[in-house]
Amino acid sequence: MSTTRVRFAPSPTGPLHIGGLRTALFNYLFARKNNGQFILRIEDTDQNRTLKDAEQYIVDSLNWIGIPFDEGPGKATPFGPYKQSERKHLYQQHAKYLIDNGQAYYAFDTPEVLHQHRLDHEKEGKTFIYNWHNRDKLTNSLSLTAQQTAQLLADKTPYVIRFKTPVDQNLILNDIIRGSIPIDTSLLDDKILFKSDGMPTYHLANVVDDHLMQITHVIRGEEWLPSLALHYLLYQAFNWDIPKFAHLPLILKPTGKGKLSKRDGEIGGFPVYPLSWKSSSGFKENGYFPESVINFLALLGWNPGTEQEIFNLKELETIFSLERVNKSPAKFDPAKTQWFNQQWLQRKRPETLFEQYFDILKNKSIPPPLLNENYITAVIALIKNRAHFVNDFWDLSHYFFERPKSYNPKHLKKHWKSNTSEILLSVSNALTSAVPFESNLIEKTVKSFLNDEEIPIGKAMIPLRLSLVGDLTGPDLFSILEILGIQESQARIQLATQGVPKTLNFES
RNA sequence: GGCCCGUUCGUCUAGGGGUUAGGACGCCAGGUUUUCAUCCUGGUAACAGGGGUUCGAUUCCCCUACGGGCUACCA
Repeated sequence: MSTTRVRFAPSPTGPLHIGGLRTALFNYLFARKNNGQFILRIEDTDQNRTLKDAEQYIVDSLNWIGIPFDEGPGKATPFGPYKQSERKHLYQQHAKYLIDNGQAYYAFDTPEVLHQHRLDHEKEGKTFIYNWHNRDKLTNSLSLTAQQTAQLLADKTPYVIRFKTPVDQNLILNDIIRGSIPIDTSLLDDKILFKSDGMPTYHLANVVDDHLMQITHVIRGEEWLPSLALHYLLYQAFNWDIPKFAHLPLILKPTGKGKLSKRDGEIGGFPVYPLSWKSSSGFKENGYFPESVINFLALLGWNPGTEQEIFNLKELETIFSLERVNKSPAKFDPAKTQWFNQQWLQRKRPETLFEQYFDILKNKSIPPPLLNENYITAVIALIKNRAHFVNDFWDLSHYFFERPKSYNPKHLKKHWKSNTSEILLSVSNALTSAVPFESNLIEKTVKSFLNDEEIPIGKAMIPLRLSLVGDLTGPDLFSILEILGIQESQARIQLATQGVPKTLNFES
């Protein structure tokens, strides 16, 4: 039995988007599940659309989510090179082979002439198809004499090579996800295999490379389903074994119609690329963990058949199967994607999140003594479970790094009475006897003090939170006191008792 | 227009000839909490329509509708 070999074959015409990344992931998972190889092949046969930075972007993206390829550009492995632009001679040979066998032909029709044919047909509500029914009437090596063709070739007339699609063949295509699909080849057109610029089209390059690289399973997007028949025919023409095919369902816009696009992300305020690309920030920059991206990508069009939803890569590598991939397209759901990140955030230890938060904090003006690992880690431990992203940390914990700039006026008005300052100062004083200054002891101390003084707990705790945080939000107040420390806590109480009564205009 | 693929709660989906059609996200309510959030509990909500086949169809078949893809010297 031959080794499973799959490939991810993007064209470097722009950044990878969610759909492409998922195709890569499914290929990777399938390879790992079957102890096979995962190959990256760069399909840069369109010279006009190839972007210089895109190839690196693709590699960087795969690295970021952590799905390394076994073979690909830059790796000294036996089936290279892995960039199609470096394999031109191979496609030439194979195109030549098809011509010599009468399964392909030279065509000299100019793009302008073809375009005019299309226009004419469109006017009548028809579609122009270049195939058996009209190829005799067009300008190609089947309609011309051998001498005419030779002359045109000798004159360096631009030409393309077209596949001579057979008539009246009933093909049964097979797809792992969709089952069998019957096709009548008479409906197909004579696709261009080789362009006049000396480059192959996708169809030729793809089939040749998949064969030469001994690909056993072609896992790609559903947009390729219509060309599957051509690819079958090509394999037959070369007399090659046909690999297994699996066409993945498309990923659609969250709302409305059509495929997910960059624009949707801009409108909806969510990323569609793994990493930033020009002005668009990616999942990474938006604070997503690679784990969450892998997790939500895996569940977009696939499910394990159980009710488990949280998976890491290793687990996916053991349970993934193409048979459980859905047929129908899926809308991308930004809200659920955020939920996945929240789930993964909760599974991480504060220590491992320190660095990321530190990167955010060092760009703010924070007193240097507070920028230490123990302090920051303690803060993270306290506020982590209220966050979806590391990027949420600042909003949830800024008061650990700066004194309140203001006190929420709505809550102030309701909760700050004329005797509040007095209560707070007495509490502040009571704090001194909490040694060590640790949350459990602080709680005990404060509560017994309030109890002794017969002060209702809310009368003290709510204004206390206001003085320390500036608002009525945040985690357990005694834990906040502990982290802030007694000096800072008392200082903030002092400030509040001085500042707040003035703004509220108490008579006392 | 032609060809192809698809259609279960708003979304992602499980299921599959006889089920109270299950889960998750979101949303709503209650509980916990000195606050907010987390968390817990509960609730809302679906088999596109019409014909068959069948004792019985959401499940199988056909048609229609709708959605999507392809229809380039793009991939």
